[in-house]
This record gives sequence, structure tokens and C-alpha cells, in this order.
Amino acid sequence: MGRPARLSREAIVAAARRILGTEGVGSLSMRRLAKDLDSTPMALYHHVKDKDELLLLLLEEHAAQFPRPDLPPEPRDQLITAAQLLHDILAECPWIVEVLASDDLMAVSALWIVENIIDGAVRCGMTPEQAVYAYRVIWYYTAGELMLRASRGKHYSRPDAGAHREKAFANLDPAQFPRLSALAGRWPTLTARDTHRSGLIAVIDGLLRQTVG
Amino acid sequence: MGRPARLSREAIVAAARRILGTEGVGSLSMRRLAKDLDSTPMALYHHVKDKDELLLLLLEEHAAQFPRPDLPPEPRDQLITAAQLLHDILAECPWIVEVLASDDLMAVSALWIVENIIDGAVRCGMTPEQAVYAYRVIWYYTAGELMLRASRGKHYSRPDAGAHREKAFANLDPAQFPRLSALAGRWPTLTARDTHRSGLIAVIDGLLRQTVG
DNA sequence: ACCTGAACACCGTTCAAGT
DNA sequence: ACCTGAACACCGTTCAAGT
Repeated sequence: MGRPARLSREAIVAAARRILGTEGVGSLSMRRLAKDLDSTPMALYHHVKDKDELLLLLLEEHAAQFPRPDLPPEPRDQLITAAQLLHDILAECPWIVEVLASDDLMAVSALWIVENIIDGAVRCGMTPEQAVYAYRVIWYYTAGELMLRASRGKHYSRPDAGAHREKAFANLDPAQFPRLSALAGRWPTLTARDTHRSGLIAVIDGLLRQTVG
Repeated sequence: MGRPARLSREAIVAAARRILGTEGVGSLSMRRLAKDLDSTPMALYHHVKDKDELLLLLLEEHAAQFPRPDLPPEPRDQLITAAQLLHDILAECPWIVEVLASDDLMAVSALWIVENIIDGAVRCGMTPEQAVYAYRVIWYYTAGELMLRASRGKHYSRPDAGAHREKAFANLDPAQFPRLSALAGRWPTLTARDTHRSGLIAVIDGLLRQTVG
């Protein structure tokens, strides 16, 4: 019957997800993964093309397992809810943004969301061209939020987190930077707030006004 | 008189900028930099704290040298022009976005732009809190656009660029994805368009409507 | 087909020693 | 103070060989 393969795509993806969950993306390397599987780095390359493919497999798995709620029928609500959902799915694997960036299309298991964003936009009165434009603006906002959220998470445990910022604020000339000086004390609190949804609504309504009045 | 230091911050930054300009961020490593300076990697650490500090020095230099045009007096125009300027300054060094992300404040030589964004927002009628919120939404949009632009640049020369996307579109079920199927052929053209400014205006007007009606 | 070992061509950074 | 050499603890990936 031919000896069974020791490794498999599934086993590799499962081990990778375990590392991701317990130690973060920073710890996920082909070598570390091989060690966890009692194998060698090169054995992995028989099952996945390269590290990017492995990361995409992880996203596919994550997105496929994510619940698919019914979307509201009203087109603007559908647009907002779908865009929010796109953010929420990726918020749990923000490391994927860099991989997705190389091609500007979502992973296939998250494509239904893109379809719903475009559909909502068209049903709001946009042309298909305008709907793609709106999707891109929403995607830039979402990707930026995810990237900055991820690197905040990466550095928040450092003892000197925000040291550079505090020093910059302390050296601020109030005559030259009146607005920033006045805000200095409240800046950390204000920037720590989660304003994603509210910002998303502003972005979408701005796009709707610009295109369909 | 004590022998002069062979290396200096300035010489290191200059060599780094040369590598950045001719070969891109991917080629900028402390070891490569040392080689270009006929020195050793560790000699560099006597003049800069670490690689992140070096990258910030490069941004400071770039932003300081950038022209500082007068901004339009009308607050909404000031807001739009300042936000556009923020994008244009960073568009020439998009690799900095990751470094800036760790602290959520701009490099000091670009702070005058942040001041003007906040000022424009306040003069449009926003409270300082709302102005910081607006700045953050604008920054997310800008950072996302820059990041995706950068990785498009990184991969556009590959022979298989867009291969994954094309295959994904080809396998699309028109019944399940009517909007995307209809757009498939035009997707590459539509997503290649530079819509930054138009999107920025939509974002800003959306924010203004949401906060000051 | 699947896996191993060794190698290639790199990283950022620390440590101990030199002048 | 400034610099060097060697080392630490890693990377992703290719190549040639084994079963």
C-alpha cells in the first residue's frame, strides 16, 4: 500500500496555526515549524510551495470557518455590515494583510464579502466602476487600520513603548504647534480608542455622497 | 587633536539613502551598509541605536528637505491639502509606514502637517477630540494606500504577478459571484487607477458630515 | 513520492577585545 | 571614543542524495 506520508498539508497548517495562536507570527518560521513536526525544513516544501502559500492556506482556513451571517437587505446597511465583517475576519490574522497586498484580491473564502460590498454599492446607485473604487477606498482604510493595530500589539509590551512619542510631545513648541501642544496629554487616550466602525461609516457615507449624491 | 571618527551619523545616513535609492529597502541591511562604508556592522551601532533609528533618521531627512507649500486658508481646503501632502511625502518612502506604526505619531519633521490637519478639522467646526479621530481615520486610509502601493511595487516585476488573481477570477462561479464575475476582465485596469486624491476627499467629507453635519 | 543533510546566502545584535 | 572579529541565534530556499 506504499508507506503513508508522514506529513500532510493539513498537519502542517494545523501546526502553523498552533504556533500563530500561542506565540504570534514572529515565531512562525519554516524551520521552527519543521522542528515542531519533528521534521526538516525541506520536508515542508513537498506540501506547500513556499511560506506565502502557507500563510494563505491559514487565511483560507480561518475565513472558511468564520460564521456567515445574513446581511441586512437595505443596500447601505449591507455595505456597512459586509465591510465591518471584512475587518472582523482579518482582525484575527492581521499578518495576512502583507500577503494579500501583493495581489489585490481577497482570499477565495472571503470573496463572498467582496461580492457583497460591490453589490451593496451598486444597489446604492453606483456604477460597477464606482463600486470597485469604493471597495478599494474601504480596503485601504481597513488594511491601514489592521496594520497599525497589529504593530501596536507587537510593541505594546515593550517597556519604552511610547517613549519616542512622549519625548516628541515634551519638546513641542506651543507657538509652532498650538493644536498638538494642547492635545499632548490626551493623545494616548484618544488614539487608543477603537473608532473603527464609526470611521467606516464616515468613509462609506463620504463615498456614497461623492458618487450617488 | 585625537584622530577623527571614520564614520559619522551623516555618512551612514547618506550611504543608506544611496542604497535605498538605487536598490530599494530590501537591500538595506546593517551588514550591507557596513560593506559599502568599508566598515563592520558593529561600527554602525556606535552612531545609531538600531536599524529602526536609522530608518527614522532617513525619514526625518526626507521630510525636512521636502518643500513646505503655503496651505489654502479655507479650513476644508487646508485639511485636504495637508492630508494630500502627508501622503505625498511618505509616498517616496513607503517603507517607513511600518516603523511609524509602532508609535502613532509622525516623525517630528512632518509634525507640522499633522498640526495643520488637526487645525483644519477644528476650524471646520470639530472639537479637538473629533479632530484627532478624523486624523486617525485619514491616517489609516493613507497608511493602507501606501502599504498596498509599496507591495504592488515590490511584486509588479515578477513574471507571475497577478497569476493568483487571474486563476481566482477564472474559477469564479457566476451564480455565486455575479458582480465579481461581470467585473473580472476589467478588475486589473480598475484597481490600477490612482484614485488616492478622490478617495481622500470622500473620506474627509464623510468625516465632516458625520461630525459637524 | 517523500524525506534528509548539507549548504547558500543572508539577517540584527551582543560581547569581549583592541587602539 | 571608536572600531574590529568572532559569535549568537536566527532566516527562506536550493541542491543532491537517499529510500
